[in-house]
Amino acid sequence: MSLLELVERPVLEAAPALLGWTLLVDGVGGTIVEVEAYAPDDPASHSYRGETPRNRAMFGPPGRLYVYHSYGIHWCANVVCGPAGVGAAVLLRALEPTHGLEKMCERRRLSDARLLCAGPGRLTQALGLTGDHDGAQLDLPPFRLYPPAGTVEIDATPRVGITKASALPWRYVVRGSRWASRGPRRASP
DNA sequence: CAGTGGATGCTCT
DNA sequence: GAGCATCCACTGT
Repeated sequence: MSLLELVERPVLEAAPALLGWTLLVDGVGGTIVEVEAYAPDDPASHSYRGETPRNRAMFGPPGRLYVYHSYGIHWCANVVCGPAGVGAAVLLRALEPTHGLEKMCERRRLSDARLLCAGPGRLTQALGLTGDHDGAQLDLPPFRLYPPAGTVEIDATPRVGITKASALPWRYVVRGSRWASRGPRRASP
């Protein structure tokens, strides 16, 4: 299945299916190991109260990025998913770094690979993603996406850092991954 | 290791 | 003016 076919599916199906894909930005990145789904009629979603200038990309075509500025400091990146036009998206929370480690260490001013992409703010910093990428299409340069090599085992847990609808198990993690961010009910090392 | 609090600025009410 | 899909440094065991 192509990326575009995948993300056109309803977000609760698309989100776990994104695990195991390898995301590169200008050749730098890694394998997606942790995501969160933000669904239609989801009080925790930025789209919950309708379209605004900030969340406009969420209501556009699936397969694009929705990037927003968080806590005045960090960028967070989402993949817009289906059904089209309803404001559904998947927050990218962690990657296993595989390509361009040196570049990512330089951007993060960090040598510990474990923490390069373990968290939504860290991930965007390592990949060089900013508001300039809001609305960008993931099937065009500088992006490259490669499907998983094999079967991916997945754990579903509550989402991190939200106050509304915090019990819904819409955070998906590759089982046993040491590259996921810390968070509720993280799989034991 | 766990828990706490500050940084920092945009978005929407 | 309040709230925020975070990160890091620092504290105390």
